[in-house]
Amino acid sequence: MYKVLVIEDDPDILELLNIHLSDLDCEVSKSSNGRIGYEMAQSQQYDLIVLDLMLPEMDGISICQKLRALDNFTPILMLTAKSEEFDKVMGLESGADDYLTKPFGIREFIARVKAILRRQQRSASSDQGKTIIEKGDMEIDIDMRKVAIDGTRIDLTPKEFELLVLMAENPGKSYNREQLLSTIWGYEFSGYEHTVNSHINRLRTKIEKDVATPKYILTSWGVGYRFNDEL
Amino acid sequence: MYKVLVIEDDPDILELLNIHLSDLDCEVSKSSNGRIGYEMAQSQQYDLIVLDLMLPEMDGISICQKLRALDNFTPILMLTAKSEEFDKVMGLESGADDYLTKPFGIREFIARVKAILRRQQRSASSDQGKTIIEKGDMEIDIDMRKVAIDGTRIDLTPKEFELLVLMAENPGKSYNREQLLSTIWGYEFSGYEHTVNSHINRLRTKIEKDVATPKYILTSWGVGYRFNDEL
DNA sequence: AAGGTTTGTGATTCTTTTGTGATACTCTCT
DNA sequence: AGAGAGTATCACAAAAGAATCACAAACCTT
Repeated sequence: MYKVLVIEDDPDILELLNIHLSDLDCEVSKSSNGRIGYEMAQSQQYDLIVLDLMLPEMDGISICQKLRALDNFTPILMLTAKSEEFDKVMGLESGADDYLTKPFGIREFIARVKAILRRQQRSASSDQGKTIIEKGDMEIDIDMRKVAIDGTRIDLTPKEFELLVLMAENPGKSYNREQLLSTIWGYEFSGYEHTVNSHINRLRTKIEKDVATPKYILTSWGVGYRFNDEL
Repeated sequence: MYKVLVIEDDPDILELLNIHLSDLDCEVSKSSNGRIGYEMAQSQQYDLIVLDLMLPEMDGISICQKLRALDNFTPILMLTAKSEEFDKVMGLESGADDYLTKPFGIREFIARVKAILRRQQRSASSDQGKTIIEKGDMEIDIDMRKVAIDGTRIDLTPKEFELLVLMAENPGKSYNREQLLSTIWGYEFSGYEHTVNSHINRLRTKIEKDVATPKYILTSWGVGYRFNDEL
């Protein structure tokens, strides 16, 4: 059970992150105020701090720098808005371990969090940081962003890859189009659900031998799609 | 005992939600006027606010925004009519936690409410939302939308799945056709009751070994159907 | 800025689901 | 056993949902 501190002033995003961190089996502490968040970070040992750049009373960079100055090396994931002209150098110099530009897809966020926590290598329990998924004759290397069937490599576009990984990580679970959109495209996406159809279609033409009778990505009629769990 | 505030101007829907929220062990407060509802929301701490979009005197979005502006983070479930051109972004930005498009099935409504309340509760108690139902050799995973008998997966259509889950959640309880229709099809459905027969029939052919002597879905003669509670 | 790739969406076709009429079957009661 | 009400079953047309395709806009790289 990891302890995560989220400092973010947008209540919607705060709640969104809370939900998904909880799903990752994290104990989540929240603050929507920079100064208070900073004090929380000091008073307790967390495994990860998710930090928004723009915050009331005390900004993310300052919090980052101050913590580091006090020899607090808790991993920090920085969130920045595109408009905020945040660059990697600034982030690294302030002491953040990673950063994400808003708006981000939730899967992306989850991936970063997992990566950071894995990097911590707190070898307590059986770490689920498995970066390679094998299903039937398909092999997915998440870190390398590589997919192979029967050993031959398949080139996927980013969205196709994300779709495949998300579903392959939970074989048998049916995802509806809304879930897929909000997880992969991001909470801000406001397009048509049938966009998903097209992507699934393109993904299938690449990975399925016979697109009409798919082996990996199955259709849950009236619901959405799922990865075949009987492989 | 959760406290729920429902702000909805259609008296029929208000009553319907009242009934089902009461079933969920909720103490329900009601208002059919936006401004009054807003004042109620302010004056007392609720666990959930169910909020219609179109309301007299003050619309749902405004209520949502004002509450959030006042640091009131009570979970809000927004109800919208299909015609009202409500999109996800607007809902999330106004501060709602979830939303439902009218007309909705009651089961859908109940599911959302449960999800929101569970989310609230997750940190406190260890109530792992039991999403799996096991009855005899049948296993239903509601979250995954998966039904299996003796380990083999059975593909059900949406209506079939809903029927099965509803009844399996209350084994032994007899549901009449009207209840099934209004719960699953929604309050606006105006068809024949014998539609249910067909669906039960199709469901049975999929899950029963011998349709003539059903093991899971039993007929309550003169009443309706029930899930076998002797498994 | 050019050239290629990825992506979202409209339009069309195709498939599954669903509601209903018709008909056969069961149960209950007399 | 027969009548009558309640169920089961089946076929089929309509509705809903998916697959497919083409194309233009957005997005990279160079």
